[in-house]
Order: sequence, then structure tokens, then C-alpha cells
Amino acid sequence: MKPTIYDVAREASVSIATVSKVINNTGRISDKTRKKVLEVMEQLHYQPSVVASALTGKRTYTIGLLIPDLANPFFAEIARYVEDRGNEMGFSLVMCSTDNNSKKEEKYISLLRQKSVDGIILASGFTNDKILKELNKEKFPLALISQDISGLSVDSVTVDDFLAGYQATEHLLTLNHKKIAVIAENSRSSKERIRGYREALQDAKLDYDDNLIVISDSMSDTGKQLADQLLELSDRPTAIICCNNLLAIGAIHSAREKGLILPDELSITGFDDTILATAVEPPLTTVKQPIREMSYQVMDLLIQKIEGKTSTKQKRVLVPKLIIRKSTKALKQ
Amino acid sequence: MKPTIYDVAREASVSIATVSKVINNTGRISDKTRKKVLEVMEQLHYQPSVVASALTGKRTYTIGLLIPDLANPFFAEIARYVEDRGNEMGFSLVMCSTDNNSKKEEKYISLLRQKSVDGIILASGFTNDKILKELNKEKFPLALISQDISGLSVDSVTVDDFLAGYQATEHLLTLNHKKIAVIAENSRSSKERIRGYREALQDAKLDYDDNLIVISDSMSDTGKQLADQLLELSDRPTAIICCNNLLAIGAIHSAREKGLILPDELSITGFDDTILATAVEPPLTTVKQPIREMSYQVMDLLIQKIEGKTSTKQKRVLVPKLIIRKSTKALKQ
DNA sequence: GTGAAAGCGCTAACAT
DNA sequence: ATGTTAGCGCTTTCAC
Repeated sequence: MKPTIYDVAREASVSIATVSKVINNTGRISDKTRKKVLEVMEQLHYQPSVVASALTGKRTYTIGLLIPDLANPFFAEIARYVEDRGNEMGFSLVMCSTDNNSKKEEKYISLLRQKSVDGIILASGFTNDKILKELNKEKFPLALISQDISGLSVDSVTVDDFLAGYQATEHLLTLNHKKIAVIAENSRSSKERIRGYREALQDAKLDYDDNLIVISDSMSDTGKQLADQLLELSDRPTAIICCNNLLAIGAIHSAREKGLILPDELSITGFDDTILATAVEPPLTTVKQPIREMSYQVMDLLIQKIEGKTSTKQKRVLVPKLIIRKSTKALKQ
Repeated sequence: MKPTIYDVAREASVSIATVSKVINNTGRISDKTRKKVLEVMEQLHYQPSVVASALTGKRTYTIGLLIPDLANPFFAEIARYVEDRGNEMGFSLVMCSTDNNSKKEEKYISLLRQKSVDGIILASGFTNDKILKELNKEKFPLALISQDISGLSVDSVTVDDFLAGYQATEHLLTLNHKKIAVIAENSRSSKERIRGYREALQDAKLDYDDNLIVISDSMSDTGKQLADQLLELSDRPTAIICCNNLLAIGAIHSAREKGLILPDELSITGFDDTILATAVEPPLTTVKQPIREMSYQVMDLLIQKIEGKTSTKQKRVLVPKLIIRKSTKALKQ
């Protein structure tokens, strides 16, 4: 059996209280006994049980991370950085892929609560507002990344999606593109990006054409199908803004299948800048979200919440950055 | 405060023992009281605490997954499937990215044990044999995926790497390639793949040339650098086998930088068949590991171990499958 | 069928 | 400076 605090106490000829104190560096212990206890702990390979300690009101030092899909590189990267930061701060991460499914979200949240996680991070795509409100009302430590729920007082770190949309569009505009299409997800961030797109068009005195916007309304719509639609338009767009890299890859496949030369005959931009961006050919021009920075910040925000040393709710908005690669090119006039 | 079993008991006018019994479906409870208790639980939104229940000797229903890097799509996909299977079976997953670093491995394992996880899954790249042996000796539930440690009696599910190497080489041989290089990782699976490669050469009565094998000995060597080396050889290879998709992408970049046309002037194959394989251009010919199947099987193996209904150790070896795409082409004679 | 009580490994008052 | 003790929320004998 694994040794318990009693084993250590007996072996070191002290009480369990004393052992507890040296474990937690609380109370006043003489150097001599501290040394003795430490020795015994070492020798017995004693590891305090966080289960037991959690039961007495302490933390579990575990947090839950809900994302739509761990197999999506964007979320995998978020998860990796959240994990790293958590690890630095002494917290473990339990993974929950929800597939944007309300039922799964609900189930996972309930599970996490049964396991007494100290807090939960919700990533882009969390759809179940009701649960969110409940958690929030109970003052359960919560933080959002890559998503914010307006009208809800939660900590969040997001990127300025409006600006991101604007930047992508402006870049294309600079390259003389006039017919710029958008492939969006059915999400708040996509909506913001579309807003940015419209504003950029407006600033350039260009008309907005509804037909150039396609929104993937389910997980099964692929970027390729959506791009197919767009590229079959009689007066096809010369550039497509894709709201994530997966969609962009689909668009590239579609274009290639139709024999279009990239980027000469069609410019494509993505968002997020994951590992996929440089893997494809041509390497994608994308608006980068500072994934690492964002991930570190949510973790920090959440931990502040957990430790109760947060005064007010924080909504941090980071700025996206246009990374120009080779999937966009000036349109010949 | 969250309601406890006492609250439910009081509200339902029964003892906590009774409540416990209805929660766990143990003992004999009359339908009437069961119904009453269930009602109260519902009404109070009562959720049993797994922390408390774990302390009384039950499971935590949590398992640890150690992988080198969650941001690597191959491991992210493993993690996703392991998570899914675990979730089906009622287990949560805590993520641990080790960066192939012995110290981190050790730290994470120790952490997982403090948290009383029910078992641990180790993925390819686990280097710390000592810990492994210790865990194994203590009969701690353990299972390996995409890696096996010979001479150690642990459950594992792997792919036949020797065969995989053979298949990739044979494919290239069929396409008339004679100078086939290999970019390998410093891992057991790569070594096996190289063995398969040698055997295929031998079967084709071709000589083995040591100079055509490069092994990435650190995480920082990129596929591109390694491929650069190879492609600068006076008598450069006409095909390169890359031991994972990341390396293959690097090789593609290197080739392109040198102005080589793919696959006409250079054939490239990868392994693993992650999302990256179809993202790149040309789409990669790779030897596919059945990631989903493997992940489900480790989880099942581990759960068997945890529930103690496993008699003997199992080493499952699945068979890889060559997926021919467009990164390989017959060599003009 | 149901309940009383001991105990899981630990923390934190409170004594000493 | 150290020890005693009462819980934390639950499971599990063992009575009744």
C-alpha cells in the first residue's frame, strides 16, 4: 500500500499534525524535526494524497478545459499552452472535447464539478449559455478564451475579431481585389470578422454583396464544399477570406481542383495561424491570433479567480497580426 | 454551498447510508424510498463528490495521458480518441505533454499519483525506463500506445513499424527508385522502420547506404534541415522516407526551396497520416497508423487493468496501411 | 429495507 | 514546538 501520513508520523516518531505542517510549511516546526520528517518522507516515497487534502477543503489543483475538438490544431495549440502555464502554476488539465454539442458541454461540466475541479476554461464555441449563467451565479471560477459572451460578467481573453476581419480585408483591398468572398463559421468570432470585413469595404467605398458570404452552419460543411459554391459563381470572387485555417485548406483544395493557379488566379487568407498555415502550399497569409499569449492569460486570469484575489472582471482583448505569406497576391488590373 | 449526502438524507428523511445505496445501486432499497431519494437529489441538484468517494477506496475515474507534445497533430489525434473512448467508459483524461524530457515525465507521473489517477497511458517517446519499471512493479495500471518497451511486461498497442518501413520502401522500389533516403527520429519506432527499409532493400537486392539515413537526435532538428543535408549530397536520393508527417513537410519545404519539382524530381513519403498529410501539396503518400483504433484499444486495455479483470499482459500489434497520394511518382529510367 | 458508526488520508483549531 | 481531535463527504460492514 501507498504510505499515508500516519506511516510517516510513526516512522518519524511525531504526530500527523507535525507531518502535515512540514508538508504544507505551516505552523512552527523545529529544524530538527522538520529534517527528520523530510527524511522519512523521502525514504518511504511518501506522496501526500491530494484527494484527501481536497476533501478537507483545499484545492484539487485541477482545472477543466472545454474546447470543441482537440484534434483541431487551433484548439490543440491552445490546450498545449494552457497545459504548460497550468503546469508552471501547479495545476493539471482535464480535457473535454465538446464537438460544439450542448449536451456534451453539459455532461462535461457536470462531470468536472463532481470531480471538484478548481475552475473551468471555456474555449471558443461554447454554446450553452444557460449553464454558463448558472456557474457564474454560483461564482464558480470560470474564464473564456477566444470567445466572449456579451452581457455576461466573466473573465475572458479574446482577440479583436473585428480588427482581424478588417485587416484581412484591407490587405486584400490593397492588392486590388474587389470581389472578396468570406467563408465563415457560425460563431460570434466569425460574425465579428464579417463586421470588420464590411467596415473595410465601406471605408474603401465598395459595395457589400451578400452572395459572397457563406456561413458553414454545421460541423460537416467543409471548406471545400463552401469554396466550390463560391467559385462556381458566374462572376467569381478573386479572393476568399476563410475564417479558420481548416476552411482555408478546403478552399485551396477546391481552387486547385478547378485548375486555378494560386495565388495568381485566386487569393486566399485564413485566420489563426496554426501549424497548418505553413504546411500548405502556398503558405497561407493569415491573421494570427497570439495563441500562446492568450492561453497564458486565461490560465492566469482563472488562477486569480480561484485564489480569490481578483477584484473585478477582466475582458482582455489582444490584437491580431496580419502575417503575409504566399497565398495572396496583387490582382492584375 | 454544494449539497452533500447529508442534505439529501435529511430532506428525504432517510439515513445517508440509504442515499449512498441508491446512488450506487447497491443493497436493497424499496422502490418507494428510492424514488423519494432520487426526487430530492434532483430537486437539490445534488452531485456526489468523487473526491469523497475516492477517499473511501473507490476510483477517481481519471486517467493520465503522457505524450511528447499535444501541439503535434499525431498526438493530438491520439489524445482526442483516447478522450472519447474514456468518456464513453466514464473516465476523464488529464493531459501531460512531456517534450520527451525525462524530468518532466517524472514530475508528471508523480503528480498523477498524488492525484490518485486510476491509471496512466504512455504514448510514443516515453524515455524514462526506470519509472516505468517501478510503476509496473507496484502493479500500477499502465498501458502504452505507439510504443513498446521490450523486456517489460506491460500492455501495449502499437503498429507494426517494421512492416510500415517495409511497405514504404517497397512502394518506392516499385516506382523504380534506387536511392532512397530516410529521415528518422531517434526512437524505437524509427529504428524498426529502418529495419523494414533495410529488409526491403535486401529483398530487392539493393545495397544499403549508411549515408542515406539521417537521424534527428533532438527535438530542434527540423525535417527541413535534415532534408537539406540529404539533397545536397552529390548523388542525391530520388526519394525520401520521412518517419513522421512533420519531417515530411520539412522535406517538402527543403525540396521546394531547392527548386525541385514534386513528385517528379523527388518522391517523399511520410508516416502516421495525420491531418497534415492531406493539407500539404502534393498530398502525402504515407503509411497510416490506425490512430483511432489504437487509441480505443489502449483505453480498453487500461480499463481492463484498472478493473482487475485482465489475466495476462497483452501486446497488440496492428497493421499499418500504405495510403498512396501524390507525393510519390515513378522514376523515369 | 434501513440506519449507526467506523474509517478513508488529510487539515486546522485548539491544547499543551 | 508539538500533539489531540474534530471534521471533510462518502462507502461499507453490521445491527436491527
